[in-house]
Parts: sequence; structure tokens; C-alpha cells
Amino acid sequence: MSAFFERVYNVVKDIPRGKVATYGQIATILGAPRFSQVVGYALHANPDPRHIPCHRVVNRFGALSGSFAFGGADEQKKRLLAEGVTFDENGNVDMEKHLWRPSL
DNA sequence: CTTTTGACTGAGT
DNA sequence: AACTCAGCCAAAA
Repeated sequence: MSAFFERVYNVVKDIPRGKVATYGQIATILGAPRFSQVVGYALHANPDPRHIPCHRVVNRFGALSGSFAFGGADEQKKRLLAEGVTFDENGNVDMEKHLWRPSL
């Protein structure tokens, strides 16, 4: 397991409840802006979905993965709603309100 | 070993 | 504004 993967998991686990982060954002935080694809891959591997809130990680549009997830795309949206995350008409997460800003 | 694909993003047309 | 193309890295075939 690459150290980068562990760093990704660490950041994802550090996302506050009710907030979401983007793949590119996480990659940038880790100092590897070009690793956005790998960030998604790291979550795809998802070695510990119970402690890794991958449902809080979305693409830069705020759209959910859509592909197979720990419990399915519906489960992901369901969890976000349970945490107080709101969605717009487009079915995407309201980034302006729930985008995680660790730098602040 | 080489090739393909992917839970992405940004730039170009 | 919408669609297409290319770049990036790692894991799977």
C-alpha cells in the first residue's frame, strides 16, 4: 500500500461531518494536484469503508461517484442527507455550503 | 513484461 | 455554453 493512499485515507477521515471534499482538492492538499485520479482509485480500493467516509468525497462538480460504492450510490446520498448535507436540483452536493475548507 | 482502464481535472475547440 | 482531447499515476488484465 503506497504512503499516498494512507495519506488520502487520513485526509478523508479528517473531513468533518456534514462537509464534502473533492478528489482534486484532496490531491492538492497532499501536494500532488495531478493525483486526482489516484485519489479516486485509493477510495475505490477502500480498505476500510467503516472508518473512511468516502461518501463525503465527490468530484469537482459535487456529483457522487455513481459507480459501485461500499453500499451503492443511493446509500452514499442517503448518508450525506443524514449528515445534513443538502443537494441542489441537479442532484449534486451543494458545494458552496458544504465544501470542506481545511486551510481555514 | 506491456497495455488498458479508471470513484479526475483542466484546457482547447 | 457544451463537447472533445490530452495528461497524470497507479492497479488490474
